[in-house]
Amino acid sequence: MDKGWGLTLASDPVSVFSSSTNNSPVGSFLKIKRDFITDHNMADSRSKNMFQFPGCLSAGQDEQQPSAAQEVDFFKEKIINDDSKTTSVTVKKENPIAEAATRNSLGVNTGLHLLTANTRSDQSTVEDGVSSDVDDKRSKNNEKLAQLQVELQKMNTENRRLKDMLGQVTNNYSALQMHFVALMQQHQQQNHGKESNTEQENVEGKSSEEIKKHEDVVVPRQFMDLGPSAETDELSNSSSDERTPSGTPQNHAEDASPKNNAKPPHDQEKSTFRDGKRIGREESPESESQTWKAQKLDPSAGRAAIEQSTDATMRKARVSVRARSEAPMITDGCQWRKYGQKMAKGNPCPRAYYRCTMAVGCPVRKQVQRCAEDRTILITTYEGNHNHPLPPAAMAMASTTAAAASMLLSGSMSSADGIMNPNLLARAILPGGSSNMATISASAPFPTVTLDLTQNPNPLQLQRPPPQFQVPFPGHPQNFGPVTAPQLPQVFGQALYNQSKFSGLQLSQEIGTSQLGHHAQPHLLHTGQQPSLSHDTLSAATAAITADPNFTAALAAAISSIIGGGANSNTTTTSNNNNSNATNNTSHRN
DNA sequence: CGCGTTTGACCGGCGC
DNA sequence: GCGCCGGTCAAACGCG
Repeated sequence: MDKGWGLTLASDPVSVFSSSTNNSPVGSFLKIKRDFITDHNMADSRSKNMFQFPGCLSAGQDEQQPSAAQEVDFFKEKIINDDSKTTSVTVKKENPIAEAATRNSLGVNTGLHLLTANTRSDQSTVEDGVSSDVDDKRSKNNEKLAQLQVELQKMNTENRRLKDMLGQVTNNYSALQMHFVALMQQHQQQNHGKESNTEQENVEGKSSEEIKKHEDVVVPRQFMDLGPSAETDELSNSSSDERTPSGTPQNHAEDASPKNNAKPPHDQEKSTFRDGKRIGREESPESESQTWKAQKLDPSAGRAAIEQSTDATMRKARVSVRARSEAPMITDGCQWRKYGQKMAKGNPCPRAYYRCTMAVGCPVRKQVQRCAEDRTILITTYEGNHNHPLPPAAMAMASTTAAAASMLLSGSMSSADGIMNPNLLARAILPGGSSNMATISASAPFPTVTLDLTQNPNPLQLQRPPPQFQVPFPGHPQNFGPVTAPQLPQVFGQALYNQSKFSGLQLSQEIGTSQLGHHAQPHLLHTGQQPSLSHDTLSAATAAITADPNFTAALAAAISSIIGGGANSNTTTTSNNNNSNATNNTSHRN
């Protein structure tokens, strides 16, 4: 029983989440239950507490109270008998079976079951007064057992109730937190609006201090968002990163609820890959399972489980970032290893495939390809969510892409036809609006959010993204609307949970007046092209980072500002990126 | 020698 | 069924 509860509670996000002081979620739960019990039932002797533990756990006090006296007497008597061993001696004379039964009865837990099993045999073979006493006790034990079972069920239901309540409280807290951060952000933007304007216009020639100013406004949201969720993401992966073609997200959301098995998600994923061909390539299951066991201790696992419902098929969706960069690959703070390169149809530039190597078995992959129309534009498509905390250097891009992904979720959930207001997306991704463009593509097979961070001086080019990354809606809304909720990519999922809350709030504020659901919406969705740079510092910083050829320095400056210290020492933060000549490589295949 | 990259081969999905 | 295509594997290779 203990094991079963332990598993259940461990798997339960809310219980885990609530155990702020207790390391064990079970412990916290039991503590709650114990207090509840104490209030109603535990006014008696300690011996009663000991032996009536299951019965005292009863949530249905009405039924329990009338018979409580008898039961207490019975157990008290039993305790006395056990101590004096008179009963066992008496029975021993009568029947060896009864003796065994009585011995078992000395135990607190197993005695009930065994007595129940042995009662009939005793009745058939022993029919004297002694056995009748034993039968009486056993019949009471049977009643007790039945009551215990009922109480167990009640406890389970109540447990679920409590967990639901905790989940709601947690959700509310997160939402409020995000709302608060958003408000703070707006407040700061208002205070520094003019400053930001002038600074953002000089983004190309920015200094690290200017970036700092930008980032200072962004910091609260990013880190309040990314901090806790960064740890949860790994657990959310357990159900989300599976790429099983036959995998049904809903099933995964329930099956995986628990992380009951220490099996890392990529194991599950891997098991579905080409008949296990991938096994052994980059991960050792043992070590990973250990890390995952350690991760399971994460108190924020509840959020991960909350995300599970939407996380199941995340890897199918993508977030694409268009950035103007001369570098072969955007330095986003993560470590990547190239595992393939292919020629993509319709683009003379090869597409490079990268896999995140910051953690063993991290399922995140990205594709890097130069835009066919403008070779200076680098298109990076992220897929999957990290199963490890991200370094600060990765937060800028992560938060941006996560916001896009979260907005995709929010919009798809709220929009009947899956077409969302581009302004909403823009505001979610880049609050306050900006000249950046966000597009959504529901083209099969993956819904894709495209963030255009090119800051192209030629506005026309902003409106002419490469078709392969910004495919318009196929004209089949059902392909997008109903299914995109579970298909939120959760790219860089560390930031997603809270950001989804945040963007969800934004969306909820907008739905009433937005154009969600307009079927006449243009297929190609993009943000309003505000000519004037916004006050949003995140967009400015992100654009600056991605647009600056000297990417590392810009990112380092931005990150240092986020961290709030060590501004000059961050070049090493991004120096470990394995920027290969991905797209410049001329080795074309196929 | 270890690690990362290169690159030909392979696989599965999809359309015809 | 066949071919195309995107994606991945894994041996070979190069580099430090």
